[in-house]
Amino acid sequence: MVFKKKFECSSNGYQVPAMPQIPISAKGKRSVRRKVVDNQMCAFDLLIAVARKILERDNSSTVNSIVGNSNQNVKQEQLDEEKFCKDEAFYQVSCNESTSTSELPIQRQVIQTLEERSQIPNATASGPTSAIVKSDALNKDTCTGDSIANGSKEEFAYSLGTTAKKCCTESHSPGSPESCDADMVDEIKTPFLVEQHEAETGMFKNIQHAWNLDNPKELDAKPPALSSSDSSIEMPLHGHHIPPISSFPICEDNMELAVDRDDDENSFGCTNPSTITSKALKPQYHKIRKLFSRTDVETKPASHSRKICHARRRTQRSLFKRRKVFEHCSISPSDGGISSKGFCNPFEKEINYNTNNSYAVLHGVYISFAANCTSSSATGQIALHKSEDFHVKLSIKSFKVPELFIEIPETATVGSLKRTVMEAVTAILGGGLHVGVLLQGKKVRDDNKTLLQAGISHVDKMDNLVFMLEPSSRGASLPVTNLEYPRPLFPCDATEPLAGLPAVSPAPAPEIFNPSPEPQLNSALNFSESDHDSVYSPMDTKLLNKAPAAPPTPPTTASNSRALVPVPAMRIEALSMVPLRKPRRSELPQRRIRRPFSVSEVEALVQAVEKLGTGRWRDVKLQAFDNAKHRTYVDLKDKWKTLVHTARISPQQRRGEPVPQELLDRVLATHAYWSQQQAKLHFKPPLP
DNA sequence: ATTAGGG
DNA sequence: CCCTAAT
Repeated sequence: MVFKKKFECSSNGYQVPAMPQIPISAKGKRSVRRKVVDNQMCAFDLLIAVARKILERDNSSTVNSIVGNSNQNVKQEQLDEEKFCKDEAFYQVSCNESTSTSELPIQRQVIQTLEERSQIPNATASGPTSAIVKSDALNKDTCTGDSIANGSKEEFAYSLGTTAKKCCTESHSPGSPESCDADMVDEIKTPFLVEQHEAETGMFKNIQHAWNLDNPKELDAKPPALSSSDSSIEMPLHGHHIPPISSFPICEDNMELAVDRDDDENSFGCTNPSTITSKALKPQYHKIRKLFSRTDVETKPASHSRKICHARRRTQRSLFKRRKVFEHCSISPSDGGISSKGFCNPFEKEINYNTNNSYAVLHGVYISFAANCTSSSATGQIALHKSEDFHVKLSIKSFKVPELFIEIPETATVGSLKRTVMEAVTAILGGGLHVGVLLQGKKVRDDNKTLLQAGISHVDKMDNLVFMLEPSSRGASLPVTNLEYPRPLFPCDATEPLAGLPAVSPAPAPEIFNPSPEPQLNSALNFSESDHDSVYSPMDTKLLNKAPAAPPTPPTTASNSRALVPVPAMRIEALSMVPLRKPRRSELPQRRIRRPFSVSEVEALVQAVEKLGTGRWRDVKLQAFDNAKHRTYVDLKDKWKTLVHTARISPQQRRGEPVPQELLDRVLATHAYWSQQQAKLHFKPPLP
């Protein structure tokens, strides 16, 4: 059974797939890395016509073995076939342009590469954040430095992996649970990207292959003179849809895929929403902003925590004007968590609905991510099986790590970019994440429940079981769900970005539960509504109940849970279909959620102003709204302003929750009084 | 950080 | 509510 991905606010993220399986050549990797570091590589584009070929070749056997549902040792076997297929794949590709003069060399090269690879069957991983293979013109894989920053590439893929060295160590380590055993290698998760280069002559194009991110390969053959970077293009594996296992339109599409950069946004229906583009890289300072937006998780024995990640970034440029970017992670429903505008990747849907638990599908998903980086909802799939022995079995293909945002000067080197990404990833992975479990969209918070009790053991519900990575920093406090203080916090909690990230405030909890037990005195003044207008309001209970701060929060949730789960309450299915939130919403400080003042708040405000006068908003805040963290003195000032206005207009013109006329009268009186005082002060200072 | 005002 | 200028 396959799980549908839960829709997460954020679509970007790293994929942390299971151990990749393709062996890798350390040498090749270094070589590639060096080039990358030297900024000689255009981008992180990988290709895999070969992979496609593999898939195309034999769904049943190849796929299965790769998928390794049975976790068998497919290592060598797979490699062999892989090689075989690759050769063939290559062939096809190269044959595409029959007369290509570069055909031969390339082919040779590929084969060589394959052989090389096959000799190192156990070398699984790769280098950290590197692995890219981009050979521009085969041997001449440099791209005129304008590469990334220039946006010649709309998308980049990052991968994470253990170094080959490390991997080996692990595999030989008896105690290492995560050694590179063949059984772990049940899938090749690395996304593949295909890059095409057009010869200067325009006569033909070559497709480069890359095994996978972890396995950068450097081609040695001398390529025909090819124009560099400019012609390179990404070629998502999927055409316009997630191809069925067997049909990757390789040959035919190869050429077609060589789309013009300018169009690439549409080329494959996927755009780059999440990729690093030149603009994204332009920011002047070298800062890393990481957000844990929505985490998507996918599956597979957690133990196989091999990571290969892909970071994608959207093109959208954002100006982080506000400092407190992450101040409120609260996800206002309006935050676009639901908005799908334009970011819906056509593929996603298919992916989501694809119940085929095959390698191909996964691959497609991965690829889709790598290339489109769109949604988090499409990554992997969870297969759950309930066996007779009352064991719930599930496999997690991969986890998706929350999204990362990186800002780096365009003048930075690729090497530094990689390091930056590495740091960010490391921070995330090592920053303390915990796994969250959502059943039918609801978080399963009680860790003590049995699967049975939680309802996870029921096969029929498996579709709704979702795993996600969450900042663990919150772990402790979260459990403390206090219904009395419904906090907008929770809503996002599931998707809470950042926490746990170094560069960002680890505890973005804007409104922490404030047990402050003294919401009384000062009559109505000390308004302690922990944030929710209504909760403690000394007065007007009815109003409170009836007109809660019901801003943008979709009414989807029951009234009693409104504060708790603003955004949620959507059926997972719906979510999965909903594209992803808008572009880079997360990057921009979201507008604070609107929270209409309740009558009781107005009362408190009026009272405070009567006493303190206008112009002392800070004091008003302290005295009457000290416990309402979401009300700033500016808010109070603004509210007063609107109150005065409201009081002056006819009742018919007023909107929102009606404010008792009595209060409005007081507002006018108070306003008049203090205005007068101010005037007096201005013109003739008080003598006495 | 506050205050005042315009948007 | 946001944004800014001015304190």
